[in-house]
Amino acid sequence: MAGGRVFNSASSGGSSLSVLFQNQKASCASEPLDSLFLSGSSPSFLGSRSMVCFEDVRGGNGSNRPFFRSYDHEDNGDDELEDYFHQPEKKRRLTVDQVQFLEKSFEVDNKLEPERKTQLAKDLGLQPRQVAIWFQNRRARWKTKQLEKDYEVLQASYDSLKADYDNLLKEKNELKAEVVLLTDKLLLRDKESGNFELSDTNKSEEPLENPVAAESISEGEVSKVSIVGCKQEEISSVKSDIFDSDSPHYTDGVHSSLLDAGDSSHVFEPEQSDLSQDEEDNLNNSLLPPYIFPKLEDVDYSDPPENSCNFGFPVEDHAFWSWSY
DNA sequence: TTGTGTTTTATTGCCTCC
DNA sequence: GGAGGCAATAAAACACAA
Repeated sequence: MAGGRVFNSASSGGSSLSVLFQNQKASCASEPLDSLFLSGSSPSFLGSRSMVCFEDVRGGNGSNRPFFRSYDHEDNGDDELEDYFHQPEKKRRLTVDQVQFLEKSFEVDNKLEPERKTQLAKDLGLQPRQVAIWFQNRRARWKTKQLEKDYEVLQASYDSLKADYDNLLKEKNELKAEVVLLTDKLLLRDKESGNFELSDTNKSEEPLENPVAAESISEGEVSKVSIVGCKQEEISSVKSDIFDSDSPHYTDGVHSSLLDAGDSSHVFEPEQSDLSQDEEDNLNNSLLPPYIFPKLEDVDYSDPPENSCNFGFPVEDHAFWSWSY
């Protein structure tokens, strides 16, 4: 017995035999649900108490099986019948109509006030306790369904995020490979031009070369190209973009696919770099010719020039967005 | 018919609220 | 302290394949 709760389930089936047989045929027939639900004053289930009804619970046609499985032969003796009703109450299912009635009531409100419980019990011919239990179990089923729905939504969201993440990871690896390729080309070109070692003092006087522009032409044409478009800070920004290529502002033709990789609104945890920050700095400082990349403090970002290669964003902004590689 | 898995009805114990 | 809600669980009822 639940703490303090008083419920005698057997009492609900404590009807006399005469009542049982009176109700057996007359009250177990189905009636249109809507009329039952709307009538209110008509206790349509009154007398069809599930505890005492022998009607078949499936469809109410009574042709398949009796309500009480253990009492399905009319030729049982009186002793056997008496024995049955001295046994504790067995579980029995509500009729289809009763369940539909309860379902409609549940749709209106899944909580059960005492008055409504009493009225429902009266209308359905059930014990108020049975109505309360039905609502309780129904709420539990509803909650389970809701959890399943929530899980499906979360699963779909996770799958989408995972796909985005995988795409970005792939993009990142491609960009890393591209960076290596470009630096190799720069080194090679510097060796060929005998320009490998240049001091900081003459870097502003030397002709500047844009590695990205150089990449856009064939290998054989590199020596013929005179690059005049970009100032030092522009090249610096190119460098910055190469190493911070996940910047949301990065829109050149090569990397624009970053912006196409699914919903960019998703936020990812920055992945741990394969290299430490020191290693990355060393890589930047050792592999790339120093004259191409001036110190940040030497660059004026206050008024970016038209057609600037830094896309109008100072390098510091890129640092905000950058992931470590 | 029987074994097995699922659904439904009901109980129990704990918790919160008034 | 009683009423009622909820989670966990038992057990009957049911569905279905072999």
